[in-house]
Amino acid sequence: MVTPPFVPNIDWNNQYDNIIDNKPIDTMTHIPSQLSKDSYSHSHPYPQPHTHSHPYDTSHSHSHAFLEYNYNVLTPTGNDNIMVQGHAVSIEGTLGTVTNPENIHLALLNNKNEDNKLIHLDPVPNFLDKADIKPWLQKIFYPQGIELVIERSDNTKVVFKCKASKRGKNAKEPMFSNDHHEKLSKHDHNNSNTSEDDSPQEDSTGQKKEKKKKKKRSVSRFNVCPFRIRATYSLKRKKWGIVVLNNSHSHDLEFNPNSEEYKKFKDKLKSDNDVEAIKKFDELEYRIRVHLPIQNTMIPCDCGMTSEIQSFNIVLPNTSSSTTTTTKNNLIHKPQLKKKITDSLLQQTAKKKFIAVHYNNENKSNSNSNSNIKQENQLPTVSNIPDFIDDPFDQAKNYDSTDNFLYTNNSSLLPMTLTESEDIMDLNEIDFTNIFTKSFNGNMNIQSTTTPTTIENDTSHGIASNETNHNGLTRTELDLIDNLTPVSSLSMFHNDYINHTESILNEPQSRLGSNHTPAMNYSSPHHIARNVGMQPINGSNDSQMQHLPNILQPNHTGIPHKGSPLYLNKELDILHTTNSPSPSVMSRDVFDMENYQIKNEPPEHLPSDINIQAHLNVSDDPLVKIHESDDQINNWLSSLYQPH
Amino acid sequence: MVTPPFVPNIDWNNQYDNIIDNKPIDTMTHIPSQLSKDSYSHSHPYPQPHTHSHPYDTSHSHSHAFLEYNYNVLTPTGNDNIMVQGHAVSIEGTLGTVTNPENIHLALLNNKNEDNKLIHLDPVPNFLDKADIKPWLQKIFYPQGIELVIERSDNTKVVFKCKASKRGKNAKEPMFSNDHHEKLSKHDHNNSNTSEDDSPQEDSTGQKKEKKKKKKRSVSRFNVCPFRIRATYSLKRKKWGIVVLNNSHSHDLEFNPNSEEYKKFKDKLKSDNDVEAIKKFDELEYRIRVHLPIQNTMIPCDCGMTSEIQSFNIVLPNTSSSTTTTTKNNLIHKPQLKKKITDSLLQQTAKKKFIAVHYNNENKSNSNSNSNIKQENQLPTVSNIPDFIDDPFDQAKNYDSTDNFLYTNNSSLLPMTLTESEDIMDLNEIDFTNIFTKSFNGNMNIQSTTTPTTIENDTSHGIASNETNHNGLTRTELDLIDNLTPVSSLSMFHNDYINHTESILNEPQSRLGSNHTPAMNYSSPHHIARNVGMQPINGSNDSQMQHLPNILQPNHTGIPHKGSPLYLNKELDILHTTNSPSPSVMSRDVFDMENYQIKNEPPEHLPSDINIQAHLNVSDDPLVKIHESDDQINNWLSSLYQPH
DNA sequence: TAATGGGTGCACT
DNA sequence: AAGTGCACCCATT
Ligand SMILES: [Zn+2]
Ligand SMILES: [Zn+2]
Repeated sequence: MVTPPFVPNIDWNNQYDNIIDNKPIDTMTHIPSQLSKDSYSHSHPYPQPHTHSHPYDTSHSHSHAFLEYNYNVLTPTGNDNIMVQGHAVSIEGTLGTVTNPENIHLALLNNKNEDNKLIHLDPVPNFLDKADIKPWLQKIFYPQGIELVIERSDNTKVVFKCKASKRGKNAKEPMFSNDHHEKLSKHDHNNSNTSEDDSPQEDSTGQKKEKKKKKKRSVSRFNVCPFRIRATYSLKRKKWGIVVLNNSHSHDLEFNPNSEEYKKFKDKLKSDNDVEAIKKFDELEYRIRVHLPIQNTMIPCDCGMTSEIQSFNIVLPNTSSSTTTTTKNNLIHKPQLKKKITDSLLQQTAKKKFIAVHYNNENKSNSNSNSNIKQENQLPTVSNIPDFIDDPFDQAKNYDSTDNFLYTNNSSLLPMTLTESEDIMDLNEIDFTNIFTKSFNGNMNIQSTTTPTTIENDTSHGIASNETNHNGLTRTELDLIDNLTPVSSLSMFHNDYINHTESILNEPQSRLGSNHTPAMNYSSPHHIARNVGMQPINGSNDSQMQHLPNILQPNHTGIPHKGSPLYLNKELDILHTTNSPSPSVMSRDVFDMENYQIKNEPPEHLPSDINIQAHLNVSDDPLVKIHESDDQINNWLSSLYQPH
Repeated sequence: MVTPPFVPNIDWNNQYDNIIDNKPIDTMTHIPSQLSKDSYSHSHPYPQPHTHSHPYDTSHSHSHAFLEYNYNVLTPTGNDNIMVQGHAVSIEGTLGTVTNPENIHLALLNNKNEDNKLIHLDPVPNFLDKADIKPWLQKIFYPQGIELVIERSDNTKVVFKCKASKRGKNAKEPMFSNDHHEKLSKHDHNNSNTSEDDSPQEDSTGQKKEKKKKKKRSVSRFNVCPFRIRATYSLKRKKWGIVVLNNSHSHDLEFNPNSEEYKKFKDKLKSDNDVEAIKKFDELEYRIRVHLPIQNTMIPCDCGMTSEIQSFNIVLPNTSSSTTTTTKNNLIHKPQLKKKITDSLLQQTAKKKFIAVHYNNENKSNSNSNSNIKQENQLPTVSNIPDFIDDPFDQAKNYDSTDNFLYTNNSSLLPMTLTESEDIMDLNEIDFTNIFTKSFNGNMNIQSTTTPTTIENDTSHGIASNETNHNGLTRTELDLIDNLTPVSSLSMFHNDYINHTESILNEPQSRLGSNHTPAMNYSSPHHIARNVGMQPINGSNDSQMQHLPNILQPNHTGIPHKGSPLYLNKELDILHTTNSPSPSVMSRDVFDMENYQIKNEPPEHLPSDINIQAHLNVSDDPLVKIHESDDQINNWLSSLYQPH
């Protein structure tokens, strides 16, 4: 709609030289602006096309962003090397973490927010209009599978949160006719009071004595995701600061290029002539369409042996994970490493909540060639549904073991046990064949995109608009919110496990366990990994390997490669800037398809899974339907390349 | 802000000739437009200054509103006679009630909404821009003590609700550290299932069988008032229809002329040159300032003996009232009528929930001279806080007698009993000296307005902006929402009684009981009643009568009486249209001050009340502070008139 | 389709 | 990590 003449060529892949490794700096470190490659501040003189230009921002100077936070966690990268050195990303300061926007995926993975750590983005452009903040953040967080909307804004503050999911179409009948409802939230996570929060706790101070934070209720019973990004304008420094406030989600992360918000975002990029960003997102869309790894979710390995790492599809919870399950649906192939290995890995960074075990297939100088795996029947993340109705920001919840039961009748709930320090996955089935190092990564649910002619009839389309629930809340859970009896409401704070339990039947490939901090995961049933140096994963009964032929040779587009720092991978050729959904425009240099193979997982569940699924009424799980569309895409790919 | 050239001279005091008394009409009755005196449709050609003109409204014709609803309840009035004949206002059809906007106060009083009856407004102007609907409704509902805001709107619909109260500034410390919270809402009020809603009720139909309404959660934990007004544009009829959806409130009704919304409304009236409306609201403001009766809340008596009725300050709940209280704080003077009289009165109209016993001091041909009483320590209405968090629209709540307890500790709650058909007030203290008839009326909380120079330092100002709670929710109640234990949460659905209990200490003059449908009440500590034919109420220990001398002779303004139908009372002279808060501009003809007396109630509580108040921590009750400002006003009045 | 009901983005207050 | 007024939007019937 709006066609501002300003072109914010934000390039969050720029390399910043002002990175300090593992050295907390308590003093404000002002990096000369020349070191910052922030294209925003290099943009054209700002015409302030919007109506909400900051009143205090009287200067149109081209000042650059500074590094002004205490650097406790750093991802040292050279301009041509974004490899993460060591485990610095997991080292955090008391005030939080500062991360370069280009490495936001690392910070998000390693700063799971059970302790409300902040993630400061730095550098940040000198936004002259707060309306420019959202597009800039969208460039960063769309590839992370996070679609941002503004929760609140004024002249000095913009608060972003996850966009609410499309709600389901058919509201199911409430199971219980009673209307009792209950909320359970914990507070006092900022004081050291370890007493039982559920007890009335009438201490000697009497009423209205202690100074505690007021609990708040979410404005929507549906959108309960606590994830927030806050942009605040500092009058002193006359610059915007951006902080990730609650780095956890109540839902799976997914990048949906069909969303209206994303289309508007793309339209704005076009109207701004942000060619490089357009190309980048075209590439992102294509990668998602053909189930290629998404670069912004790649984490370079720091072991110097990445060439041997082939693929990744496993995320391990650390010992602080508070979830477990009675069901075993692990389709991960050839478990070879046991939990002891996991524990040894977990020892290395105390703050880690997830460890993405991936196999890198080659050791290019940058991370774009990191392989990725689209997974079928992937395990969902353990949703962080903090208090269901109240206080989605409260991360310090205590789970009463006496409340570890869920309704097992028609409400699609299973009794589950809560065990601290229990891994959610059966480690006996994890394939650690090629593990000799560890690195972080996340998985992302990808809503399959088909060609425009097939989208409307695609089953995945119906999923997205029909039965998809609000930010991780299933219809059953919403029914529980409405109808839970006083007795049953005792288990309300375990609804995130409901989510997990249902989804576990459909995504057995990978499990994300943690303190309600899901990593990204892929919903695609196909595992695509570069086979350069890749050791073939010995398929289990339910895995099928499909080796792509070398037929796929996408045409080069006529758009010249600009060598812009916008590219994550300098080796990537550019995609043309059209919206063509066809992957035929993909540059061969970009994707190097002959080095990928598609590993197709069958959608069938194990017999035991089927039983549980029937019990849980998860037949309409959207992820199941996504498989169909993925199969369509796979068929399309197969017809293109004519394997066999 | 906006200065539309269009002048919607809505005069909701116009008399419509097309009133059909007590005759349900099932066929659409199209009244010739000439009969409608809707000034909206008589306005200037509409320039459509707004951006949201209805797309379907292609004609700019001056068509007039029609009476198109089934008339089941009518308030037959002649142009010079707005007396309500009989009790027709309480006769309702199955589809609801249709009321002339000028008689909205009658419909609101008599259509309390325990059964979700609709109140259709008719006639309604042919709004050519939906932006004109809100000002039109504001003209109607501001005098009713209802400040409307838009909840939702689009081209064919505008939904209004009560504006959220200003929330308290200092969030009190939560009493209980636990976070359990509970909701109780009833549904199935549209089916005849009388079984216990609180039981799990797993009937033979199994889950997801019965077609019931989904319970909803309020979008805000603060603004839980269920009152709604829905304006919908009919494409077929090409006209707007306006319906009151939930005629009940979770809070006391009050007209606050200091609110920003009201100021904007007044500004719009001025920018529209709506002189008559400006004068009317100036009059309304003045009447509130000097505690004169508010005309739009007057209900003409149908007994033909209104001249003997002196004043009113008592509202009786009928037998269906579900509230009672263990505290007795009735400051009503000289109780003479007992409950039997109340019952006999209640027999007359089965639908009545409140009966306002008032004393008319003279029998003028219209109702403007109805006296009114500003009350000190007035009892609040029994708030309709339907489910506290959930489903503010659910009116069919069942109260479990086993849950009839409230926290009695520092949370300012008292154990209360719930008894159906129990009157909330102690009838022994009601003064029925001059009762020989019944009529309806409501009381309205009036936020005292002082002169602009004193507002900032007025204690009542601090109340309004600091400790005033959201739509009837006290801070204590909000704390309860946040901190109620599972055990204590059993009583969450009685929080409206908390409200009542706390307020009863401060407003003992009148009590409004009903099924959570508060009538308007006055928070002023002064009783002002015309003493024409008025028998002095024998003051009890805590009441002090102050007889006004005849000194008060406000100057006439230079504004000529236009004889406009905008006046409720043709005998009223006009007030000038300035915003001067001084009552000196008041016309003598309008107020006839020598016939009024001010009855000043002491703000002190009875000893028993003091004890209860200390127990309940109601020292910061806003109404208490309002008394101070009212005392200031009274002092000002006393200095003017120099009594004694 | 028209009518009705509701979620939510987001800036105002 | 404001609450909410309001409109844009979607859903069901
Ligand atoms: Zn989220
Ligand atoms: Zn209300």
